[in-house]
Amino acid sequence: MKKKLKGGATSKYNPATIEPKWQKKWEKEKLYVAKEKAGKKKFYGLIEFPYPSGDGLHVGHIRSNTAMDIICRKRRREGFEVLYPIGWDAFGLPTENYAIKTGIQPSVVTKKNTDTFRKQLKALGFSFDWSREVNTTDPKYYRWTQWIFLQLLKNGLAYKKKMTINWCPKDLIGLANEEVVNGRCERCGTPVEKREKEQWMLAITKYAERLDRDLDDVDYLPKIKTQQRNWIGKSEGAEIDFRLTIKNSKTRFVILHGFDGGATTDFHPWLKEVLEKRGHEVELPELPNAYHPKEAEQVEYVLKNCKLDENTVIVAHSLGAVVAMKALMKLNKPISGLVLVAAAVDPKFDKFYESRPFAKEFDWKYDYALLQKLTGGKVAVLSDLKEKHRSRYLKFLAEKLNARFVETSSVEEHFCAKEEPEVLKAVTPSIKVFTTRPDTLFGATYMVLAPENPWVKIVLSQLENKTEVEAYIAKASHETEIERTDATKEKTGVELKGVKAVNPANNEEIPVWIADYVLSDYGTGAIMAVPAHDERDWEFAKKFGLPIRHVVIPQRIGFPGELAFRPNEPVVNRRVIRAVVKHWSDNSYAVLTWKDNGWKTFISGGIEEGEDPVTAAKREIFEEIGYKNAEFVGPIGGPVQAKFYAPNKKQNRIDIQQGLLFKLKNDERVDVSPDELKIHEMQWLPWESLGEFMKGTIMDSFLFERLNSGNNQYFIGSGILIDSGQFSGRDSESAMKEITESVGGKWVTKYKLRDWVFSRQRYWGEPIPVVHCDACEAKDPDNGGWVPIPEKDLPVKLPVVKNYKPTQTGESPLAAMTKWVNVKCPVCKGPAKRETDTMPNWAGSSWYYLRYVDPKNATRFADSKKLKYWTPVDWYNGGMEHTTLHLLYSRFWHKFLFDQGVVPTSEPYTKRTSHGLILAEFGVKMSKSKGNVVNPDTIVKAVGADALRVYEMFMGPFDQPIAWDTDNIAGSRRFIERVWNMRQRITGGAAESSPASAQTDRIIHKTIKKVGDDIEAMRFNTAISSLMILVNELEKQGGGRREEEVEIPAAISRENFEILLKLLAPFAPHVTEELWVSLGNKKSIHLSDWPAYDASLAADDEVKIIVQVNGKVRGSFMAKQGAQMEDLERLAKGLPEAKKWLEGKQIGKVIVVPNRLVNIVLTN
RNA sequence: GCCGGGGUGGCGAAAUUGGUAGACGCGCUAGCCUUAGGAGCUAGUGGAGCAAUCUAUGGAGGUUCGAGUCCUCUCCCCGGCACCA
Repeated sequence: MKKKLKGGATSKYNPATIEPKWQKKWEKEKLYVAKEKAGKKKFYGLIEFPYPSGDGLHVGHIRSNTAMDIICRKRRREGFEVLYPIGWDAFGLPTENYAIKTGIQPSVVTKKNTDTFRKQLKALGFSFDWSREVNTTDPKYYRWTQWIFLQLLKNGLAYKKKMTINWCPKDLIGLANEEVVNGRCERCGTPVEKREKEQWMLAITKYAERLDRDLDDVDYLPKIKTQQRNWIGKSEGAEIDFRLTIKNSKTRFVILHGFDGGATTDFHPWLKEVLEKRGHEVELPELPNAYHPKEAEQVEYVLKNCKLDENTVIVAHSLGAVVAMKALMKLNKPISGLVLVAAAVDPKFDKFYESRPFAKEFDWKYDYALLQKLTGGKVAVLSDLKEKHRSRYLKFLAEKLNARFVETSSVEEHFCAKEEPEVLKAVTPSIKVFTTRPDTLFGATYMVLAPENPWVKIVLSQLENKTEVEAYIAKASHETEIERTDATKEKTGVELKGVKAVNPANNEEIPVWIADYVLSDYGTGAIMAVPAHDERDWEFAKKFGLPIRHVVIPQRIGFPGELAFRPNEPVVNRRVIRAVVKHWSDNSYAVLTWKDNGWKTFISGGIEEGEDPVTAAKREIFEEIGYKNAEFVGPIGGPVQAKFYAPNKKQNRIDIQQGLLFKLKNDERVDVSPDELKIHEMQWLPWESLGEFMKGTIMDSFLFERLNSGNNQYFIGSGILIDSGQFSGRDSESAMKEITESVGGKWVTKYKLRDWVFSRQRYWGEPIPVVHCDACEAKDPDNGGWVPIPEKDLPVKLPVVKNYKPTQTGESPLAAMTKWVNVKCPVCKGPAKRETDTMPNWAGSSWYYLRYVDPKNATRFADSKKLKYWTPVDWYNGGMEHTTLHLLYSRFWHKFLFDQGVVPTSEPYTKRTSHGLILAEFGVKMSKSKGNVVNPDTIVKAVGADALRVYEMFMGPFDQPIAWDTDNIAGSRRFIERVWNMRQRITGGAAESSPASAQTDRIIHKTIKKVGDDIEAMRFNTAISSLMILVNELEKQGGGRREEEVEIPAAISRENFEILLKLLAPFAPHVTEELWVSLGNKKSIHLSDWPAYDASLAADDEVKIIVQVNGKVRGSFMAKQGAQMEDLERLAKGLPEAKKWLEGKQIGKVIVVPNRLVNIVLTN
């Protein structure tokens, strides 16, 4: 043993020699190389693979890597087979920009940078499995990135589309929505512009629902889930059609009557009158041979005598429908619209018509496609509900013509309904709006379209203020994203004069505006504006003097019953509290308030005698919710009962002092000071008794607010519907779907998430493996002529170019490489051109964790058995900055691969945590330009990797951002040295049994528990502090380290020292290994078992009991764990420090908290 | 504006979830050791006071025997979202 000491730990601690020594040894012995071991439980720990920038490793990398390293080291020693891999996310702009500046090939720069990073990472002793290193820029890697792209393409999830994209004028690159932050380029901060460009897109929106829903099943930090949900932006609502009426439209109606001469024909002149009154031109031709229909003759007549052009709407009734359609096919020129009313029936559809001679005379074959084209989709089929015979046929017709199918109660309605004939409704355009609040439909007093909404262009020519509108559209299109989405700016907009929309709920005509606060790419690009119940609409309406109509009153929020019975809230942990409040005066009204979860809750006092307006109103509400026979309690002049509802499970008392509070005096509201309200008595009531208890009093605060404030504000919440036709009086939330149905709306789900812009016009990225072939496009125009490179020909390698600079036109530098670009089409062998766009750097990082599983596989992207063993990743730690982009993209790809049957799980990561940023001193961001970047190499050189690791873990809570403080590292280094120096005091054998060592045992076991628990919860700072406490304790053992008369300090037991080393090993792997081996251990400490603790030893057997008098600490004494309360009380009273305070005083009560304290309360 | 997370010594931070506020570390003070000290060791270290004691967790108020922790109001900082209908 003595010999070993000499060579090992007796010398001065010198990390510069021991750290590289062990790093080499571990690598040689393949200590951290992971192998699939059937039957052995696995653990896959992952950190985000770094982007090898020219700046070298950042201290922030070390924070995240060390944390996961600690967890992985612990897992290995708990018997898991651990995979902790590392690689390089090496495609990307900084490298390319460097190449542009210097002319050095990006691949060369990348090589140099990764070499630096590798060296730096290795110097820190992370237990990475270096044999699995991957690099996204390696053709052997990106071959499979390209392969995944081809699978996406094959499954219709990749497509090329001309679209406005976010364009960064500085980087000359298209950006995904996710890369635009506050209207600026995420990388360089330049305001982005809009550009039209053909882009490859990935249909991530098809996975929106699953990406949202599956968050339920993964263990991500709540804030990460929230951010993901936020980004996906799921919301449910209704799509509702609002018809437009165009005042000055010069539509000419041609009304073709049926040939049966039935009564409906009488309505036609009426319709003519209605239409003419609206400024339309109407033709009502008398068709010849009405009673002896001859199809050809009728058609000829119509073609000869009626003017049919693109401004014409044909309204055809019964058999006139046949003529109309035949004439139209023959004419073969577009018209403005076609309305078929109760069209006659093809005998095939109904036996009734088989016997009708007229029906047989017609040719029932139509070219439906042609008709659709000629009418531009503006076709309506109107049906009388009573028309039993025809209904099936009419539905068939509507479907064939892709027409609106309108059912009304009678034919009269079609032609001469009170507000507006159905005929007219059918041909006027209708605009879909999306709303999450269809319950407020009756309050929609105007409509707003996004300036880009296609309808604006359609109606533009017919507007009275065309120029003004055009000017506004032009202005809006020139605005940058920042200007446009600045929520604080004043609302602007322009009315479309001459156009009105019809609110389908009440058939009122409402104005139509365009305004840039409505976004064209969300929902339908059009909204119904409900100023009374939406803040933005409110602002807009106030500014432009638009009408405001309240249709929801926040009525039922006010009383506890409503809260108690709100259907969506879990019932657990609710209590009702009864408080008896002293009545402060006669004929006044006690109201208590408190706030919880944003609900203002008011609780009534009693009810006064007589039917004052408030009491009457109260009774009304009370009865409305079903307490018909309820009795009001609360006697005059006596105590008033107030009811409380406590939804917060943590809350054990209700604060009612502050509540208040007003009283009513002569029907006027008078504020009351809290002093007037005295709590008399409070008691708990169980939840079950709520119903019974509720019967007492109920009142509604908002009743007063309504009485007092009037309609002077908007209200966003839900409540009771008013002024909403048949829905008035209903609960707004429950009526939503019914209102939607009543106007023919559809319940839909919308997402903020947009498809992923996957093209980059840059050099340093994965080439998109497709070619464009004109010949193939001619043959099959649907896929745009894009032909995938056959999988066997992958990878499409990135060629070496001379100039890396992107072009101003937005084309990749690859486009200039004609030799590379011009290829043979893999399908037809004709001439074709390669796609010159490359993939964004999110591509390679979306699946790298899968490649780690089988990084060298040349035939598949990973072996399925290996995938089955290792995936999913058990624990993934990374930065918060990647929670919306990288995390979402990789979840999307993973789900897609799961659907393809390639990976075994639908989610890639079981658990996701995040580390806080490391900032420079004074809390600012570390950056080269500020010159405050901390170089890890310098630190390692100065104090060693172990000290750096310990410092980074000790510096503060792992998930919080923290400023770097070089001075503090000294403490970590000192701590390690103290452990090092302890080595000289180790005795050979097990701990001797002495009082001191029994005490030490407890600390040892406590520390084992604490360190283990803290690592799991990522509380590394407190784990280290408990290790420091242990070291302090061991040093003290045997009477302290330094005693005047004793030269050699007292011994520390080897057993305890080894446990310390074992616990410290994940944090400081090198020094612990050195000391461990110096003790004669043959096997690495990192292969040793994780220490177990004895729960009974981890708890104290003796506890300090605090003695308080009147809540002030006066002393303490030691007592056995679990001592009797009476004994504690007796001991406390006998304590001299306490006695002093008790003399001559009367003891009121004594509170004894077992194992903690005794509080003696005096009465005087 | 909305949604999260915070505010505790000179500094980084702990606090078993309502029970001794400031663990652990940095820094600082005094002493020891030393040729030396940007090393090590010992003791001390929230503030006021000689002391007993009082007073302290952004601020104000409250509940409680007892509050950093619960309640009400309010101020500030950080992160996310931001005209998403």
